[in-house]
Amino acid sequence: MNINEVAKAAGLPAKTIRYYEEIGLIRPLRGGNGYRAFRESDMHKLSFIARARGLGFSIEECRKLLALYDDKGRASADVKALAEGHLVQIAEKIRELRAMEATLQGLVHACAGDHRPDCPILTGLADAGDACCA
Amino acid sequence: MNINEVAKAAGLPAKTIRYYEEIGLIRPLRGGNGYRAFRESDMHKLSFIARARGLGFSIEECRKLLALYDDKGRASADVKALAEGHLVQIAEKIRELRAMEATLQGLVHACAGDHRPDCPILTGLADAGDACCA
DNA sequence: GATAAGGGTTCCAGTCACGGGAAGGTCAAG
DNA sequence: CTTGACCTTCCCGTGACTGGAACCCTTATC
Repeated sequence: MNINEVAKAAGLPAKTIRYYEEIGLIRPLRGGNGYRAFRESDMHKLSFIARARGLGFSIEECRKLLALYDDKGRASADVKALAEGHLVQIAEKIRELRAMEATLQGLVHACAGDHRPDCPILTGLADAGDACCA
Repeated sequence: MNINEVAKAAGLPAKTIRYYEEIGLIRPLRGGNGYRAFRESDMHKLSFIARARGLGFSIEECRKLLALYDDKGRASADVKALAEGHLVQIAEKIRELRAMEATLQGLVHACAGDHRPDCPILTGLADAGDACCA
């Protein structure tokens, strides 16, 4: 399979696939013409990576997941630990975003949003902790 | 004021402040020795930026907010529009993260996490849409 | 055989918002 | 006069790509 075929199949841009090869996530073969020749196993790995990335795993986490995937003697506990660590990161990000959202919603709610210049959002940013109400 | 003073006062690393000058967010004066000389107004802007960044605004959004802050004839509607646009982005990110969290939690929940190699997390990533249950 | 379209390849630069660290000038104290 | 803390600029690195240039390969058509 050529790169655009796998790209469509895995739902990844060809550029991204070349990048994944460059950093050693996959190692497709090469044809006599210099083209990358992807095997089924390469395709599976790419789909695997695409889904892991879709769940927010970093490239390095994907690398570890792929290693575990390849290691038939792995302990599922190792995989679970990785996933749970990532879940903690996700939860943390959500908390941060919700805090931002709450603060900003408070400011937005206090703002008339008309032609006048008085703006609690700006004063809130300028004065900190004040003019906010969330 | 020298850079480390404002850094402490604004809660930003000195490196970041130099970067903000480089991209034109602030324009501190210079002393005869070449040192940056920050006025009160520079400090206020830095605090303003620090808070806006803390609410997740991008640098370019901060630039716009600063311009509105400086423009005494602004309409608060413009500020509100900017903030509301950002709120939409935040909400979107939260939705994405919650979706990831739900999917991953389903996989993690299904995984025994012991010494055995069988792992629904890995098969879930490999097979897509299967072995998941969230 | 020429040519054009549509693959593929490499390499280089840019993104965003900084951070690390080197090499060197400046300032206040002892 | 030296020490050490501060300041300066400059350049490289981060993560995970993306865009584009310049060039090679294949296939079909004229």
